Amino acid sequence: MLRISKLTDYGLVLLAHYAAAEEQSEAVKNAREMAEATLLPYPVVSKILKTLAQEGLLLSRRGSKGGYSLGLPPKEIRVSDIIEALEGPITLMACTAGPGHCEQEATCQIRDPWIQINGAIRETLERITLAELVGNSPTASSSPNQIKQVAFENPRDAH
Amino acid sequence: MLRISKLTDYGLVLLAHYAAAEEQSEAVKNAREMAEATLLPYPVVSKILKTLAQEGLLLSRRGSKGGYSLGLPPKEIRVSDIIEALEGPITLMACTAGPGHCEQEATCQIRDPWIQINGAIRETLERITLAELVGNSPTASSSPNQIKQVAFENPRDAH
DNA sequence: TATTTACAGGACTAACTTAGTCCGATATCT
DNA sequence: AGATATCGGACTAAGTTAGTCCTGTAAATA
Repeated sequence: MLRISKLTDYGLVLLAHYAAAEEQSEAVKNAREMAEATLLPYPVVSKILKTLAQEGLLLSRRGSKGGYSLGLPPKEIRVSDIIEALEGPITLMACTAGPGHCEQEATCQIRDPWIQINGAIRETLERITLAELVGNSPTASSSPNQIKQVAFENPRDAH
Repeated sequence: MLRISKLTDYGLVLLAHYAAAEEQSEAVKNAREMAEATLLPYPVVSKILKTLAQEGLLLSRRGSKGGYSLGLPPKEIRVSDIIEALEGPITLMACTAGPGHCEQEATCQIRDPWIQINGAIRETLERITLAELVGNSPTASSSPNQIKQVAFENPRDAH
């Protein structure tokens, strides 16, 4: 089905909430507040926020009055960063992650173009930021949010 | 990891072999031949070819001297068609498949932009054909294979 | 300084999905 | 008639994901 995991989906929603909270100068929210806001189970929210903090997308503050806040401005958090933080490198199939992942590597006829396809999709996700997702980026509010297409170049074509 | 399944991966490889075979006027190949050519287990190859035939990407011929051949010219088989044949609609998350898949639909802040992202990725996969994958399309051999980027328009932006 | 609050870092389990196998039935060719 | 190959489906094993839970540690407050 070519899908991202539920945890990643939740992570996107949670970060969108943090981006919205930041605008209202309520940057710090703890896991319990986020669980209530999103209607997700507390342990799940807690787990995801911990991971996002580990990856630097959130800052954490322990203790009473603690919680999490965005680690970067929404404009600097790309959708690809979020996906990679929660489920690792964006690779549609194992062989595109690098050499040595597929025993058919030597004889595979379609590996090179596939690596290009993979890159095109990854770059699409790199061009969208959290700010655009919540609709408050400067560009998004002033003009249509155009994500430029990534060129797909077949390595077999000389030019 | 945002990946397609192994079966889909195999399906791509198998179809690439059929596209190559077609050029050499050896259009019909049975499952056993394909298993040998790809080094994949026969039952797996058989299962995948059956599905691809069901979806119209391959034509099947039963009985002695039977086998499968491409159901369409390689230029008319899109990568998205192959993925959809083997694992259903291309949707990164359940909610983008349509209404009623997510109980948070009403309150979700990021659903609309996400549907756009999903569309951009789907269209990227629609622009690449089997012919381009095996490097023998007219366009691919005469010029760099440019896959035009799909515009991402934030529904919140009036214009 | 004692207490409370909240994150940190794991281990752990249950549910689900995927990969892969197998079998009986049907169609086709010689 | 006999051999060959697909058709359609059930079935199993393995792996992944979602979700829970527990102990430890840091920070704020009274």
